[in-house]
Amino acid sequence: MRTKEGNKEIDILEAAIRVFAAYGYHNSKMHKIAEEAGVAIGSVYIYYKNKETILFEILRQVWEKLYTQFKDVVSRTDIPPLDKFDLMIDLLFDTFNANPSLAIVFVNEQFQMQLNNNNSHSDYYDKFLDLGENVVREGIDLKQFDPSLETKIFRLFVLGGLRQLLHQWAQSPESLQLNMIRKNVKYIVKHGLLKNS
Amino acid sequence: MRTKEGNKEIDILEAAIRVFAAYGYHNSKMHKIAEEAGVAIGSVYIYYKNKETILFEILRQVWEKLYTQFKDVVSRTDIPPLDKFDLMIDLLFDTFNANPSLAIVFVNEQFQMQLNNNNSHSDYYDKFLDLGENVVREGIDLKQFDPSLETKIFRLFVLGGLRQLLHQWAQSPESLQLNMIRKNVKYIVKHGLLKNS
Amino acid sequence: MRTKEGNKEIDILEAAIRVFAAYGYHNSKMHKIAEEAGVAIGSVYIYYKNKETILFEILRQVWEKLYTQFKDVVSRTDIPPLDKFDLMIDLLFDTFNANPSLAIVFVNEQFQMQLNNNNSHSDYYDKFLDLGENVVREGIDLKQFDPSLETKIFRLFVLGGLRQLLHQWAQSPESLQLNMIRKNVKYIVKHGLLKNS
Amino acid sequence: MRTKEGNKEIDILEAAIRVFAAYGYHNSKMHKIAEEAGVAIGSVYIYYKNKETILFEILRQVWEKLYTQFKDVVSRTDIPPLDKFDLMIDLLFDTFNANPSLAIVFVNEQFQMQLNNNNSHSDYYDKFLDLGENVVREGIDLKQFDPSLETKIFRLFVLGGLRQLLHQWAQSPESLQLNMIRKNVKYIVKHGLLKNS
DNA sequence: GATGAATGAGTGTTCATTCAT
DNA sequence: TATGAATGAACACTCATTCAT
Repeated sequence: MRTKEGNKEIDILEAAIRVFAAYGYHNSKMHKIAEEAGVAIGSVYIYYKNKETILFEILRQVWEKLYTQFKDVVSRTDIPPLDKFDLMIDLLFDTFNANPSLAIVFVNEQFQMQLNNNNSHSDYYDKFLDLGENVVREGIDLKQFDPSLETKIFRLFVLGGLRQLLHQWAQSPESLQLNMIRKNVKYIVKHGLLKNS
Repeated sequence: MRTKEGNKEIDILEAAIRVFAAYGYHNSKMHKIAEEAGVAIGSVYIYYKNKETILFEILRQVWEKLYTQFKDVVSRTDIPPLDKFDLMIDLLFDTFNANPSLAIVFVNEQFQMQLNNNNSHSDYYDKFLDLGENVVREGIDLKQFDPSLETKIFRLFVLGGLRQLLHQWAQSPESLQLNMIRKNVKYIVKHGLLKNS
Repeated sequence: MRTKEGNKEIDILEAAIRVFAAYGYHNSKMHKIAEEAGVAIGSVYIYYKNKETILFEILRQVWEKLYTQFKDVVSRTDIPPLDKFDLMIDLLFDTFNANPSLAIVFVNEQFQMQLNNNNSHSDYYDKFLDLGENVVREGIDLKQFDPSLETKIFRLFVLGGLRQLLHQWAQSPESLQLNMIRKNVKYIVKHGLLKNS
Repeated sequence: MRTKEGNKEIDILEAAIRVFAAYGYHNSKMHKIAEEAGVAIGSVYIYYKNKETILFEILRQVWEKLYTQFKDVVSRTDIPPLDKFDLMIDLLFDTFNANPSLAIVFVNEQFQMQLNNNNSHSDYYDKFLDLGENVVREGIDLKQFDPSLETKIFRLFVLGGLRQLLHQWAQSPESLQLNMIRKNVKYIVKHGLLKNS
């Protein structure tokens, strides 16, 4: 048996994240991924059925991690819904803090994914949005959030805003301080633009 | 005035918008665009240098239109900055209301574009963001907006939120009422999540 | 429009026959076929969907031609069944006389074809065998052929014998005189091995 | 004596026969053969240099067995040439009776083999045909067979006929009774199609 | 300008074979 | 011997682009 030290399966996935982030999925070549992972092209196909599968697996892992964490937050009863939002935002940025490339892939390729009806992801995406909706509903029920808000719209708006900030930060981390982003997003979500009177 | 009759240049662009929206840029075939436009494949290359150019031109026209309209709004002195936001949001949705496919292309392909350093678009994108920033600054200067807001972050957040809503609406227009979107976005931007006390 | 003189569709098919005959289907490369046909590789795919389609079309044309001719012979009422056999054997060798490569492809790839259940060919093959069976039955009914013969076996045996001779002749035409083959086959089919007493 | 237990070399060969018969040589994967044989892929290469070698060995063993048996028959002096034919036909079908898959491989891959000039097989093939020729010559010398027969043609014709019947029988054993095949082939070879008057 | 047949560089994927353990 | 993860040459097929008519 020929076995190198290290875990090829993970090496390949991490290489793919870097390559997808740098060139975009469609401009990424399998040979480049193999080269970046330090394996032969054939080895890539031992661990992943094809190019699409690699992208799916990357996104799946992110969704899974985020979803699990978010679900824990949402189900807590010891904190008010507003604090849940703060926690969720923190979790989001923590996830990508160690891996900006992953953020870029996640943000760039998510929509493309939904063009094709690869349901496994839509599932996560939908469930993810539902979690956000739950928090908003809870806040409204507790008379803390404004009841005139359409929860479906709010959750999309916040998700999109975070996405854009994530992308900008991942693209040029020096242009945005993560802490500033967190602070501001939390503030906007709560109070909007207007000065508190 | 755009007349469809006999104007191949426009026919091709409109066909490309539909095809790009349906399949995504990378999965769109030049032959499909030609077919959709009712012209021969060779004719496409008379009016546009290559596939990328078509996408550029689509996005450029959108940016140009939006930028021009937004500039007018921003430069107005007869309305407060908050109303300017309302106007800008209305302009945005009006632009895409007549052409959901255009919204999909705009939202989906914008990031991909920025991966390559095609400066012409970054230009528009940046100038566009600057317009938003101007309004925020103005509001802060007038002591109407919260001064602790990072304008760079705010503008990205709102842009992203609108993008996501635009995408969802364009993808399944029946799921979201445009009027509800407008109303809610305006509200969120102003007041955030919290119930006005 | 760029059009060379000549018919590319036919050029490609004829090139494929030569290449398939020389290397066998599975060892034939699409680039080789294109080169042999004097066209670019992409042109091959304009006229034929894929490699398999080329082989199908080659075999289909042979079957069609043979079947049509054989059907005419079988339906004739002016000659006895034995003469029909003579005619069919002549037709068979005439078909391949001008194109030994075609004979090689036909003989070599026919079985492979039947491994996969590509019914369009099985159809021709079966109908073809049925024609032979018809003649045998007719001969038996007219009390000219031996009634103890299993028609299904006889037709397969003769088909196989002709196949083998065809192959040998196509492979090294100098080793076998076509006329000798015809004469001998006709004789064997009629009288078998034994000396007429 | 072949014992299956623990004899990987034979296990692999028998597995290869099944796989080649089912998919054809070119569509058979080495991994599938290893799996079918219950050994690791690496082990296959301990016993056989490569894929081609396996096929060669299969065919060689068949040829060797048939050749040895046929040689014995041909050299006998106690029976007339016609009975030798009967015996040879019986031997042929006996050989494959226990292993239809082997018949399919033998029949399907023999020609392909001859495309490449792998002399070892041509040798057997030629010597095999020569044996048949000897019998025909002997019959002619004894004034039992028709002297106008071209022996080279006759032997190819009969070989081909048997091949085709063998193939059909191996492919769907229920469609043809082996005994009927034997009886009919013997009859055709002797008397041909015509009714004995 | 308009056409569409022709081009061929480029790429995802396969699979026979190897070799460190 | 035996293993099976690893290799990489090879190939079918695509599709943006060209250009003779």
